Amino acid sequence: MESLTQAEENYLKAVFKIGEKDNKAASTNAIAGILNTTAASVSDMLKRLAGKGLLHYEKHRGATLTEKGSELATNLVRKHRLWEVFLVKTLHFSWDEVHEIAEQLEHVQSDELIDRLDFFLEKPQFDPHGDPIPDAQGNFTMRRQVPLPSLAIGERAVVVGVQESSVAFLKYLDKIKLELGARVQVLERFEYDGTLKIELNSNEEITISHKVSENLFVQKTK
Amino acid sequence: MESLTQAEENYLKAVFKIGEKDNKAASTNAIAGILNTTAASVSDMLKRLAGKGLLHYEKHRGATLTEKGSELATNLVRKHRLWEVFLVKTLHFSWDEVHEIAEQLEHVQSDELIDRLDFFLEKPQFDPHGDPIPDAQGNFTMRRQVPLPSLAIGERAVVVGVQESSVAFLKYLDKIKLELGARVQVLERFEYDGTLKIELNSNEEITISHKVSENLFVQKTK
DNA sequence: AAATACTTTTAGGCTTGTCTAAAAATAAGA
DNA sequence: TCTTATTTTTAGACAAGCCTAAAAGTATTT
Ligand SMILES: [Mn+2]
Ligand SMILES: [Mn+2]
Ligand SMILES: [Mn+2]
Ligand SMILES: [Mn+2]
Repeated sequence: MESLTQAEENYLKAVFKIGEKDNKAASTNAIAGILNTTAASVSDMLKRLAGKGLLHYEKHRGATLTEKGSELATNLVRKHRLWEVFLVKTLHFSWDEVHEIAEQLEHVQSDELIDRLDFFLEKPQFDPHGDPIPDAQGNFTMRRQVPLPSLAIGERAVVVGVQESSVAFLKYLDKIKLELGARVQVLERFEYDGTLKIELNSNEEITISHKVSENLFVQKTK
Repeated sequence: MESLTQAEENYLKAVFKIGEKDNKAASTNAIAGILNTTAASVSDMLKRLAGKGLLHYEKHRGATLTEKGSELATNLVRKHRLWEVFLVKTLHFSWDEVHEIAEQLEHVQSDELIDRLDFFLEKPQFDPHGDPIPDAQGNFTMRRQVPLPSLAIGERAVVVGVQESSVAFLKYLDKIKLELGARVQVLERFEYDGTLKIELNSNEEITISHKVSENLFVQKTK
């Protein structure tokens, strides 16, 4: 089995990401959106990847990964997230700077390298954005997390992840000093637009928009 | 200035390597040999790189890097060697396993990444094979090193580098426990074929062929 | 159901990077 | 110097990946 090109790997990851979130076939347009390319290019590539047995593809009804494609994609996600941990924990990048670099590092081909990196980082289970890192067998550690807006008034929780990883969003969180591990308690909800007033780390009150809160994952605490 | 493809970068490095060693224009064949490709492909690429102002190229008389090409190549060498240090020092790879991986890592584009890696590794001046690592400005640390066979009988020295980095050679050195930093003293030279008998770390006598000794760089000591 | 909007595919073209085979240039040997 | 060997370039082809424009298919409105 000869290895994939970077382009092929990126397509696999895109199909994986769409299937993971919506649990449905990845549409041509959705893939094009993620990879910043055209629908025409995507059609082209889907045909080729289907030919290689990495995904199922029927014209006009999108693509889903095969077993083999899914394994490869999972391994890419593993590599991507491990590199992100390395960049933040070891090289002290901030969490909004690492995605682009990991996007390149994930394509370096060496299983030994990833094994050793994993060991060096002490087998982390989550990346800097709170996303789970699959182990070498492809198993994800699942976590009982919910979107922040699902909490009732008075409930306490710990922020464990972000739904979106855009630079703008992450920088905003830095600014309001809201990082992973932060303790929050919902103080008040403005029903008009979903704005939330929350207590942060038992020492500060902040107000965040619905747009922000729905992109935060938390784990309830007592 | 838009960035180079991996192929282009590899060609620049090849031209650099040839020019560095022999201090002459890189021939089409020599480049093809290093990059494991055909002379035809090399001719093609040299034309394109010359068009981009990265090297001087005249038909039938090889290529030499321009100032700009030289800067880019030096930076690639820096990246390659820093990654090799990372792989050996941080991830504990052995020195014969790192070249291939660094060959890929060197193409990751992020100046910030290399800066931080350099800092994390404490700005090493030499890579695991004893080759100098240029600093961010492109300056190499030069060292007064000579090939082992140039020592006179009785002279003492420290092994500081290898000329060749083939897996076979490095594994052989591991086997005879000859690593960088080893102290050697020349005991005897067999003029017939240049075989050397040397004392290793003041506690062992070993015999090495001329082929081996000419690939070892040493620094004389008193 | 027909019209309109949107999505997806096809057709055709371009660049990059490779190859083999043949031609041309240079170097080496007689 | 002339001939032969070697090196290098050119010619022509191909796969991967991308693009734009046009055609075809699907979904949504009216
Ligand atoms: Mn990528
Ligand atoms: Mn991430
Ligand atoms: Mn390389
Ligand atoms: Mn090296």
